[in-house]
Amino acid sequence: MTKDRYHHGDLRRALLDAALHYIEANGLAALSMRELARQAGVSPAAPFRHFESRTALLTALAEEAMDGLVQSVDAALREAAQAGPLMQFRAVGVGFLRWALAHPTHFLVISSRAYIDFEKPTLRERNDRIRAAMEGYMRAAAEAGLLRAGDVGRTLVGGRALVYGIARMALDGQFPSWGLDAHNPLDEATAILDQYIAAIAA
Amino acid sequence: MTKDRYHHGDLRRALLDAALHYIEANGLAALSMRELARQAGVSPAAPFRHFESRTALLTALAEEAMDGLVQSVDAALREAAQAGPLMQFRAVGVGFLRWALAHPTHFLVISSRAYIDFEKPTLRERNDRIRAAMEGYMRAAAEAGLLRAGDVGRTLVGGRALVYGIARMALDGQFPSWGLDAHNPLDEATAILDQYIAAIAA
DNA sequence: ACCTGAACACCGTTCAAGT
DNA sequence: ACCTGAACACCGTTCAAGT
Repeated sequence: MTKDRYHHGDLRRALLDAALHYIEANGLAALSMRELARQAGVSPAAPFRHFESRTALLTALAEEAMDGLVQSVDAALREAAQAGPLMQFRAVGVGFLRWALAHPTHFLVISSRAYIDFEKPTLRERNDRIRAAMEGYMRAAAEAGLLRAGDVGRTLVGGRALVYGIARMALDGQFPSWGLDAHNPLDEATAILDQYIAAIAA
Repeated sequence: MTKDRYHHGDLRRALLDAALHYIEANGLAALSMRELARQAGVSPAAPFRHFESRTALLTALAEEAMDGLVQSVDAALREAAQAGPLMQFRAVGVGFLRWALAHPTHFLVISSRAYIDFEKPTLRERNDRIRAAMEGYMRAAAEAGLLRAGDVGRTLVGGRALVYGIARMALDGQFPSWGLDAHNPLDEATAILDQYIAAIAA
């Protein structure tokens, strides 16, 4: 409707949306600021009014991704509010898997440290909060005698590595070659996490 | 010694070596063919006599990385030749971790599917062979009654995801924030794998 | 306040021509 | 056989100028 070439309305929003779709279709490496400008119908210089660099734009996208991750983890934790600490640890993993498999491009962006500035407090701090939550639940599970013998720190990191690795394998399309049902990857991923939980439980 | 500007001697080799060092220092995203040409003292067009594209060069680097991975896995398997199938499964993981932590840039290249052509038979086939070996050992362990109750396929993928995830976490420098000793990441990574093996064992 | 236009120093890649 | 030189169509980013 507003056909102005000047005053786009919300160029920042339009650029972020265009970036997400472009990455989804063509990958992170191919993304160009000039292409985003073209898609938004503005000059090549216009995006730099809103993002000081390509890295800044991708970091902003990563921040929005982090919003979604935090919300997904919080939602899963609310569902497990009545459960014990080991099930709350599981809930963090479930929240992560749900989010990663539902928003693969956001997951790709947030885990591509070569392209974003992960040291931004809005990323680092929220990432640390999730890590601290996982650690808290795992230590509580250990103190409650819910874990089999072993080093708690290693059980914790093993779980975190497993969840991250599953997400990567699912999104890289590796499930079929490992003989897993790729039709419902989230159910499969959750089942693998559940089997880990069962294996570490007392 | 040979100061010829023409006939470099082994430009192909020089480009691959320069690429590895450049990526180690500056990351994959920043690598440029022109920069590699400059480092080798040749014209911008010269590299394209040896690699038809940037992707082809990085794929060749990934093939050399795969050589190292296969050798590392084979060496670990030889060490475990007398052991049972569950320990042979472990050996594949140990071979992977040793290689990934000792050659982080090669690991980065081989796992960056946006930049390489993973469908090349030399990559895909050797990757599949490692996967098939892991599956064989895991199924043999199950048949020998070495595993606790559970779905074997999920135990297998869980182990593979855990090993891959540990490597990523170690190389991303995440060990300290998880309270792990980062001084000897390989020992720590192996201990986490061993705890997984212990947890899934009967 | 927000965008354009032109510029600068880069890219990957091609191709005719040189040795 | 192997490399150069020049060219083409791109980049990210800056900055003075326009509205």
